[in-house]
Amino acid sequence: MRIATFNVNSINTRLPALLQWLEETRPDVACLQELKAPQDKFPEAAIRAAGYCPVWHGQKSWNGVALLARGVEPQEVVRGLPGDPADEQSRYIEAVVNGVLVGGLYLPNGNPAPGPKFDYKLRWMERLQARAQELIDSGMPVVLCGDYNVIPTDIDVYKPERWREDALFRPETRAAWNELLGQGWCDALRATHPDQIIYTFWDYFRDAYGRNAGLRIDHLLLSPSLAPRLTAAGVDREVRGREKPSDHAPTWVEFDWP
DNA sequence: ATGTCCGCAAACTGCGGA
Repeated sequence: MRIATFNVNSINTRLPALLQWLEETRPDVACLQELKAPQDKFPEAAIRAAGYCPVWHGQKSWNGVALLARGVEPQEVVRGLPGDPADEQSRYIEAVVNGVLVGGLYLPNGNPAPGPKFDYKLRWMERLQARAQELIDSGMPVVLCGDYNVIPTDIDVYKPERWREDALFRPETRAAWNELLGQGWCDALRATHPDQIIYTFWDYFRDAYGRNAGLRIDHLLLSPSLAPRLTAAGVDREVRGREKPSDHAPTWVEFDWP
C-alpha cells in the first residue's frame, strides 16, 4: 500500500499538476493540504474522473485538507482537529481506507515567532499530540501525514543557522515534534534513509529549487503496529521542477498490507 | 532585507499569508 502527502498550494491552480502526478504514481491514498478553496469549489468531478474518491474540508482563501482514496470511498472519521471547538481553521481530516486509519494534517506555520501565531502553532501541536495518543491507544494501523511545518533536525534544512529563530525550527517546535515521536511513531522517510539529505519543500524565492535550498517539513508517521511493515519511502522530487509547481513535492510511504 | 506565488477585494494593484 502506498500513501502519499502533497501540499498543493491551491487545489484549483494545481489541478493539472495534481492529475498528472496521480496518473503517474497511482498512490492508494493521497493526502492534500492547502486547498485554498471553499468547500463548494473543490474539483470533485475531476478527481473522481481520475479514479479517486475524495473527502475534504475546505476553507475560503486559506488552509483546507483532503484525502483521496483510489477506487474506494474513504470512511470519514474526524473533520477538524479535536480539542478546541473555537478553532475554525480547516487543517485536519481522518478517514479509514482499506482498514488503515489515515490522518491528513496541515500544521500551522507559526511565523512570526514569538507571537500569537506561534502560540497557536504550539497549542495545535498539543492537541495533535492528544489525538495521536488516542490513535496509538486504539491499536489501529495509522498513518499520520501532511505538512507538519516542522524541520526536525539540522540535516533537514539547507542552512540550519539561518533558521534557528524560525517557527519551523525553534526549540519549542522541535521539542513538540520529539514528544510526538516519543509516543512511538515512526518517521518513515528518516527511518528509510537515516543519513540522507531529504527535502520536501523549496521556497519560490531566489531559485531555491535550482540551488537545492530546501527543507524537510512534509512527514509521514507510522503507528507502532504499522512500522514493521514499512518497505519504502521517498519524495517525488521532479514534480517540484515542473511548470507552475507547488512549493512542496509529493512525499510517500509504502508498506506491506493485504 | 530580500525574494515569489496564492486568493481576494475591488480591478487591471495591493495585501495578508506562506
